[in-house]
Amino acid sequence: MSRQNRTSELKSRVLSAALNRFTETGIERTNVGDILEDADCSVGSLYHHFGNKEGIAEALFIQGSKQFNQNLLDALLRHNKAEPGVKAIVTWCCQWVTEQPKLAAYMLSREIKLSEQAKLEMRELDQSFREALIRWFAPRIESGELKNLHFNVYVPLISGPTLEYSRMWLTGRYTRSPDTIAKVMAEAAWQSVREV
Amino acid sequence: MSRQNRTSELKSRVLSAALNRFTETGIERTNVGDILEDADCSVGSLYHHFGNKEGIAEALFIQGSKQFNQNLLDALLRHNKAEPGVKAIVTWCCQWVTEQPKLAAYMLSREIKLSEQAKLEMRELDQSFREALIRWFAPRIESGELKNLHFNVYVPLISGPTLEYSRMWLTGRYTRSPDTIAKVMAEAAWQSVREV
DNA sequence: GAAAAAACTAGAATAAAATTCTAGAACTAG
DNA sequence: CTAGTTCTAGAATTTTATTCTAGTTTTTTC
Repeated sequence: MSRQNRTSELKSRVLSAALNRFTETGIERTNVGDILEDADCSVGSLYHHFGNKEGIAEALFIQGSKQFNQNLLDALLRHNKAEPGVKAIVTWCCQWVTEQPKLAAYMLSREIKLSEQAKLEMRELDQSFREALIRWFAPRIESGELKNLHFNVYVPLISGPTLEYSRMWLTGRYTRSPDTIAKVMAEAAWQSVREV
Repeated sequence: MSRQNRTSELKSRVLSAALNRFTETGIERTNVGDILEDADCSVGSLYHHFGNKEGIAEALFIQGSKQFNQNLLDALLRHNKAEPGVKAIVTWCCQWVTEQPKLAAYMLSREIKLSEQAKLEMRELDQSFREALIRWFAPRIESGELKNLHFNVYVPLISGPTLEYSRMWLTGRYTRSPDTIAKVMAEAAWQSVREV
């Protein structure tokens, strides 16, 4: 195997070990030594690739954001009409949380303090996500299918209830998994943004 | 001043110093030494009262939850009709986040790993909050003002979008403060739970 | 109201953990 | 081929959290 491959495998092992530890024990309480052991990685390699423990947390967060944005858009862009599009976002969120509870718990429950470098990267991600959303939403607002609101409120309105519910489920405070309430959440989201 | 008073002042100083540091730098990166200095407290006292750094985080979280639940209920119980009640929750959330951004950032952005002791306390808090909510909601569901849904979805439906928006604002990703969009959020929340 | 127990404060000492450093191996480009 | 770069390794160090011992103040008990 090429070094490039071995290296990228090592990094994945570290990220995956870190995700497990972070979600089980919290970032604070997981020590680098445990990640090292789980991932079969040396101190030197880890610090070479990630800088420090927070660098791992940051890399996980950015990776997760990319995946989240990409998959949400994939689900949305399949639809042309407002109602199925909006509902698809909600349904996809419910599935995502239920199927990848660890990643979801990580993404939904921690606000990572990002380095300046990472902030820039996130800003770009946010920016292009926002633009893609606008391309889908604008015509449906024009056409009168959707209420005309300040743009930044659409995503919270549509995904907010589901994500909030998910947080409660992920921390054991609710017992029904999000995918079992997808229909209800989708309908409610639609009612909250449709033009009346 | 009595010792009781001095002690409780010391604890408040620690909590307040910790909140500042935690929200500015993150729990991970704030060190106990900084809190000690800000709060003018000795190592021994801090560990006597809080056990360890996470004990501080935990105390803050529980204090914040109590305040959140209490104030939300206060806002809600002023109203009898479903529509103004639901809207009052949203409006209050917007205010709370805007007025106490540090506490809100702390409460909304961190899932604290609680000790068993604290988990019990939270469970009781959750339980009595839930019961109080049911007392208000049940009659309005009966009367047909509100859709009849699985009970755990009402709170996420009503406050989810606002809290999700708030997270974005608190982390600098949106610029308009929540209180400026309260009306829109309140109307949308109402549409999502009203019987049609 | 004296004696004993409990709560609290203080900071030095210790333990635990993160991070740096030095050295060498593996690869890459000129 | 060789000079530079990336990567691995783990020992050494630094940083930080936590424990411990001792003394003080307050409360309780008899």
